[in-house]
Amino acid sequence: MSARMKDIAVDLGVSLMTVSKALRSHKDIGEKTRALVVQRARELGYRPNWIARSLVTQRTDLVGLVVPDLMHSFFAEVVTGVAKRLEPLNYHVVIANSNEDVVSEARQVELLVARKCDGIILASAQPAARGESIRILEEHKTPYVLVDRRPRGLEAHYVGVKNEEIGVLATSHLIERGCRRIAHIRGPEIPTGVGRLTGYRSALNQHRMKFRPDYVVTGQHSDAAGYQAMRELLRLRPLPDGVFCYNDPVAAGAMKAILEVGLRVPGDIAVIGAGNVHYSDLLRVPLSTIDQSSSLIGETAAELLLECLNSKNTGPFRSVFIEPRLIVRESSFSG
Amino acid sequence: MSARMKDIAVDLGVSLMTVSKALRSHKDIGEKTRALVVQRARELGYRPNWIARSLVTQRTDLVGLVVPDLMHSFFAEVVTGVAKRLEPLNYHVVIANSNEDVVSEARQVELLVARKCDGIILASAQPAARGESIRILEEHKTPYVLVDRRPRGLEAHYVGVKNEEIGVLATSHLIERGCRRIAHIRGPEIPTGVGRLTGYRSALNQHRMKFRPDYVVTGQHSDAAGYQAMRELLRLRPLPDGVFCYNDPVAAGAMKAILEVGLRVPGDIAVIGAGNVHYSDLLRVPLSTIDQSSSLIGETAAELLLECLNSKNTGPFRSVFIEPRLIVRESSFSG
DNA sequence: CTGAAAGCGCTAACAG
DNA sequence: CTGTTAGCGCTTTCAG
Repeated sequence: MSARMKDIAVDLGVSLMTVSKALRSHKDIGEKTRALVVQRARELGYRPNWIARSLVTQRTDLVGLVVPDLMHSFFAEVVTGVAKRLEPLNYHVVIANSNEDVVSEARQVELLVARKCDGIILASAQPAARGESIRILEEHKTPYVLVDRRPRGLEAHYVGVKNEEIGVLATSHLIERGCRRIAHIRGPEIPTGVGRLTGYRSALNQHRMKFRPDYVVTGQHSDAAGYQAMRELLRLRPLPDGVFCYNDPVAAGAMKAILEVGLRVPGDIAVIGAGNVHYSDLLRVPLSTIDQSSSLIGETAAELLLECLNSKNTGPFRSVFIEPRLIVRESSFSG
Repeated sequence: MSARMKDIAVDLGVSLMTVSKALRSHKDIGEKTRALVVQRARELGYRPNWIARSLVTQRTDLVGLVVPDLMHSFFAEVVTGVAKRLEPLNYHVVIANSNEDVVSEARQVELLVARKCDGIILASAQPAARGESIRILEEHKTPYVLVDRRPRGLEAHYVGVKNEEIGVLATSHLIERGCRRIAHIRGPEIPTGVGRLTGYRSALNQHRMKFRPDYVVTGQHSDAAGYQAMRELLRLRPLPDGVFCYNDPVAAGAMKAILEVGLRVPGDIAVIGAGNVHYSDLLRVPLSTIDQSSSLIGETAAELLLECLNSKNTGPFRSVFIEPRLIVRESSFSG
């Protein structure tokens, strides 16, 4: 067992309180007493017991972060952003993986709440409003910020991106670049996926292009799924000459499928993704994408959460939308 | 404030202990009493206060995980592996980013120790044996497992990969494939980097090929660094016809540099990386690499740590080396 | 400026 | 089977 305050106290023949105060540089401790205490503490290798402190102060300096998939580099970036903002303040981030599963998400939230995390940042796998996980958070009045995915119709702090605008931006770009038959590999039935699909449709509309249902195929999150989805699209006639993909991994998978059958990107089919994951410009064909500042999303979420933690009065719910930005690379360049 | 055991107890007119035991299904509580308690607990939305429990049980079910860079997908995979192994046991992972900086690493370890993490998994940025971070861990007798990077000469539990063998495997492959002038973009002065360099040299030796110092250039970890390093190599005459890169991101950056000047991969210069990050086969030219089962490294580290936690007697230090495996893709294929 | 008392929410050890 | 007594290591009053 490591040294406790008590040890320092008896060692120095002062009271426990003196030590406690000295260590936190409480104002009413004499300079020399403080110096003594601090030195002895160092000698004994004393570190405050955060658990004991938390029990009385009612704060743990722990922030829970629930994500559907850490391997997806979007979330890895969000985590990094959150950590970057929080670490200087001595907060720590507890990560929990929900594996895109609602039940496991609720379980994780429950555990994080039991641990008395000061707040929670949640990228929910929950499609509908107020799933179990949200219920638990509300019940315990644990401050939380939603990230990326916002369950429909839920009033809460939120940081994300304008998904519909992503769809519009990407699709319009393909159109302006000259594509006439634009397909979409869509994401799952969560707001992120739905929003991007909506944007895709409205861009087509704006440009008076007809919407062909068979040009929309479901691809989920991963490159493997994108690959499969693209193979379906490749069976269609006439072949699409442009594809807007739900996200970058999906787009990477799609490109793989296209190149594999001997077609060219962008010559035969232009491709655009979304997310601007860090390796996008290292892909077979550097990938055009919509940047959504993943790491900034994390930082902003942390910022919002900090505001919740530092003000008693729960202000109005705030939503921050990071502005998406078109990034043109080779996969959609030139004719 | 949420419900406490005491609330349930007075509510039901039983003692606090009965509640405590009932909730943990301690054997000597009557079935019906237990049912009552459990039901009331659910009604009140009771969740045990883990902090209070930890204070007395002396365990937090928290495992600290210190990595140099979360964005690097190798570490993201390690984190995932660790979490995967630990979550079913209700452990949580606290992540801490050291940003490849020794001072910040020590600070993080110190905080994690103060939080009373049951154990710590550390991918150290420390080049020399027993840096500050290790000292703190030893001082507090916090069980720990080193991952990926092992400070020289340090006796400790360790999970990693045979770096020298990676170097041999990769370099030999290039040689057998017909390369005569093999360069190496090396990593930093940590065991991982040094080991791979050593492997590179001994493979050259085995094949009676001369070692040219100017063919070894330093690239650090990132694709940006790999890009820069490759540009240096491209100024050399004669041009290398093969490059073994410290890791996949570096290799991806190197390929970018090569393609940019109009040379072909592997036609003019073959490239091989290490790490088999998940997007390797989606790159411009699908990247040959040495697989090191990143996620398995995480799982194994978690496994080792669990063994430390579950057995009082600290057994002998164990080192697990994941066997590296050559993966040939297009970047080093054919002549 | 320093210290004594009380308690955060829970559990271990033992007594009824 | 149930309850009582202590106490985990620290901080927050409030009195010296």
